[in-house]
Amino acid sequence: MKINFLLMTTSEENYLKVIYHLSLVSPKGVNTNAIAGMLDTKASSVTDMLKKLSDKELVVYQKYQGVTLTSKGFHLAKMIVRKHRLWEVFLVDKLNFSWDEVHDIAEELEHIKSDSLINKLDKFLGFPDFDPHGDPIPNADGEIKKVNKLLLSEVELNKKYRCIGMKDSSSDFLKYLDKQKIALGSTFLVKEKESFDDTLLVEINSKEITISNKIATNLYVH
Amino acid sequence: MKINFLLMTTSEENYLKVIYHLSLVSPKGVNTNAIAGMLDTKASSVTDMLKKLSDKELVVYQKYQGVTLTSKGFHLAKMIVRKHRLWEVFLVDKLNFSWDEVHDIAEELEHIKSDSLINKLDKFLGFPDFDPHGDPIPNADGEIKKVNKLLLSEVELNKKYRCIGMKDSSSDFLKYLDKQKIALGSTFLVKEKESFDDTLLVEINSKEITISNKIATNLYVH
DNA sequence: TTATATTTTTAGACAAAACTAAAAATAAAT
DNA sequence: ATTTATTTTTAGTTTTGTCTAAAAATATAA
Repeated sequence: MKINFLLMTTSEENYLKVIYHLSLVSPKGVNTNAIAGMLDTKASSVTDMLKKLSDKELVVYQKYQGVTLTSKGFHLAKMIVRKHRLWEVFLVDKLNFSWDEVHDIAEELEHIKSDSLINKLDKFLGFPDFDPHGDPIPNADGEIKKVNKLLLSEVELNKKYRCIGMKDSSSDFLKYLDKQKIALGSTFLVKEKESFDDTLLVEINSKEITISNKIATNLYVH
Repeated sequence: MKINFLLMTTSEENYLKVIYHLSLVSPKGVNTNAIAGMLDTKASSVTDMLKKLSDKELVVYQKYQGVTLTSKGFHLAKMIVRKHRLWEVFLVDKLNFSWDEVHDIAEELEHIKSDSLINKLDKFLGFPDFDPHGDPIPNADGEIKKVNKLLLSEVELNKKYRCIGMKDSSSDFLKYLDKQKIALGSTFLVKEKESFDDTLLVEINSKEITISNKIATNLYVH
């Protein structure tokens, strides 16, 4: 897809990205308040920005009816996500950051404006399909590698699964995983499920550990 | 030197950097108009910003008397230059950009706020002392490797010199140098100097070429 | 279905960083 | 030493993105 040259501000890009993430969950329309919550701003500010993005034909916005992305906006949003996740790979793979440190820095780097930069970075990193948290990286055309993923809390007993991502990528959660020696690629064998509180008895690295339901509902496996 | 945490905007950082570069040429005080010229802005805007930087104790500013950096401002400016030049090395060495393409991108990257990022990048690049144009890269403490450099127009005849930098780093000039196969590290032997127009007859890569005075006054050698 | 609560939008204000136009200070020239 | 020219500063606007407070629309509940 060809996108006519659009000069986007950092703020506009952040709104677009948040609308993208929220519309994956609520595709019929994203609420003003939900956007405000994600961006830590006020609903009135969101309304203002939605008008601007609507003028630029990046979103379809009807007063009181929530907002959806146009195909132009959708593509642009994916390009921002692409940049964010490629920079995360760079920070972890090349600069030896740990996966819980990279989000805020990538949040800044994602707004650097240069297509050749991001495509050369992509090549330098070996065209990765997933970022350090297991989230898929859109390619230069916006295409995303789909892997049907399950939550650890939903898997069958005594089958092998591999960790492919985290629902929650907060620093605290990632640090907990590091402590438990759980990483992207770790293999799980769920041996028992406690019916009372849904705690799992899991074999990982040939050691048995118990995993709470809260943790299990935040780990994607395949 | 420890610098108390200062939240600098991109605009403030750009002013500080320009004042730094100009004060290397006019250390007694930098003119408002000179700053405006470099930043492609108006003198009145510069005055406004100088007041703000003065309030933050980054510059010493007296109405109508020009401006100088405080030691705090000087150090901060060097950290911005450090970031700019390290990113340039990354773009050329790792992403295979050519040296005439990197300035504008580095201009954006230099404003990313993370000390650990820049120090890890420095390490990843092998702690380089010079950027792709031969300009020195301040280390984490702000120290700069000094090399006493000469302009090619000032050298003695029949002595060997090595190209260590460019005075003019414009894209056009760098492209001209590429065409002439002149790069950082090229060695020169000046065989003749035409007294009429100061054109030089130079041996480079065991080939003789003529170099105009304009070019010679923009190449640093050692 | 009418009252209450929640969400969203409007209207007006503010801070940052730029601008224009005019005034003031400094520098240059006769 | 005045006059003229240049540089710099002030004063008042503008734009972008935010805010608060109040009004309007929608959703929920008795």
